[in-house]
Amino acid sequence: MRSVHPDDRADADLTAQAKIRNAAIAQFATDGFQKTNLRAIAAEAGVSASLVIHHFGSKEKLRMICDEYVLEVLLARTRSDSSVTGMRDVVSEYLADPTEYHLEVQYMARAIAEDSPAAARFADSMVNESEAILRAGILDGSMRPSSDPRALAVLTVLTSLAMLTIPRALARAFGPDISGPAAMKRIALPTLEIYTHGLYANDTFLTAVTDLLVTAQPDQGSNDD
Amino acid sequence: MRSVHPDDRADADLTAQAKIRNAAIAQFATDGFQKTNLRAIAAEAGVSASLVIHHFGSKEKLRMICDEYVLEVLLARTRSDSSVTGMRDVVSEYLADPTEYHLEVQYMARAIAEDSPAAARFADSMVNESEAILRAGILDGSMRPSSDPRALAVLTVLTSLAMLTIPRALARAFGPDISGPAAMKRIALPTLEIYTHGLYANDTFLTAVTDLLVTAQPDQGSNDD
DNA sequence: GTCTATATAATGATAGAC
DNA sequence: GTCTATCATTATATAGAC
Repeated sequence: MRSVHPDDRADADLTAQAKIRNAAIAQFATDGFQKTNLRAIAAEAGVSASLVIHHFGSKEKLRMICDEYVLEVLLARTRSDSSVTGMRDVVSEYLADPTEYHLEVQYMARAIAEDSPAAARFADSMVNESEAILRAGILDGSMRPSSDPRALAVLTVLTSLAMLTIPRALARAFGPDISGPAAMKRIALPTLEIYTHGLYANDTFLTAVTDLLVTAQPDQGSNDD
Repeated sequence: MRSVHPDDRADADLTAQAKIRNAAIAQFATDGFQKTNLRAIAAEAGVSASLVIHHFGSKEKLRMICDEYVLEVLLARTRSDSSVTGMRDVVSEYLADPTEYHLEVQYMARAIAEDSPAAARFADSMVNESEAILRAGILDGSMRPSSDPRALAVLTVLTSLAMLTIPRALARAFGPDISGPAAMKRIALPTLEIYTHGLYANDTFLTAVTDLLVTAQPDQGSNDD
């Protein structure tokens, strides 16, 4: 399953353009767009800084190319592997096996967090596929009915992304040497427990809020910032 | 309850130092530390850029002062309002009423995401208090037992923070004009539904994973990145 | 295509007047 | 305490040689 994408980085009789793009994806994913500078990208790609500009025009255009490329890689994965139904499942699989597509998934999470040019497309893709999965699950009885499947889809995507990018400060709650992936592993079981049995032992909170919503005026579309 | 902190910004017979600090908190919270530059802070505070340095020494020291201040404001709130048991509850309350402490809570979320100097203290405070709340809830029967209360605490903090900082790209899944707070409101009910009834209608996934964990070697502390 | 050298811009920080 | 003017550094981007 490794042949889909040529991301065995640093290995390269790759074209310089590809080396630059791969280096950029790696650094954007780990350090973010702002913090990453062209010289560092060039260094990791083994070329000069100006060659980056020569090939991509600007840092911003380089980002857009990276967005396109990662989106394509993740979607290609979806198409090639019949066990994966969509990009949301890419994330689920990633949580199960963080070694594959590590970089691409992290890149996507960062792209959404930083609102990169293609962020909306990443997000739309995931939310729509998540919503489809949830609606199907609700229909076939494997998932509980929801008052708002769309919002539920956003919620599941949001929490998946959060788990992919657990901040260091939070991971340290498990101990000084616990990294992001190790923290993910530790969190996986409680997540599943909540998704299976919930957290609250009774309906007090839920009924309180739903009663409150029934009483109040429908207010869903308003914005108050 | 408004008198605790003087954050009615721009209103000011405040000292210049305070105006600068408040402006910095606002910009760090919304744009992040890296993206924010001293001139913009100075402009919003109505002073010159060099005055910022004069009072705080450096941008990094300014950040530390802001960290301290926000931490103090949030903890003071905890102490002053008996209905709030801890910083984690500040977040819960915020989700209910985003107008108060909006900035401080957002600042904290960003500080953790960006791993600011005080991020660990923000995170520790929230996780510890969350864990205490969860353990108490489990003891008194209002919450379901957990295989790992500590990890559950981290999970609840993680998801709370994620909801506080819903990326634009995800909020747009609700429509082009839905802002962060409006998206939060829409997500609140599905969250509560999951916390009450779970998502999965049966135990298939959970038992599969727990069986797997029983079979496998205890592996909790390992890191694999 | 790729490099070196350099222009240009932004930003954090300093010096010194008032 | 506060400002203006300026420096030093860093980063993106350009020009032109090879």
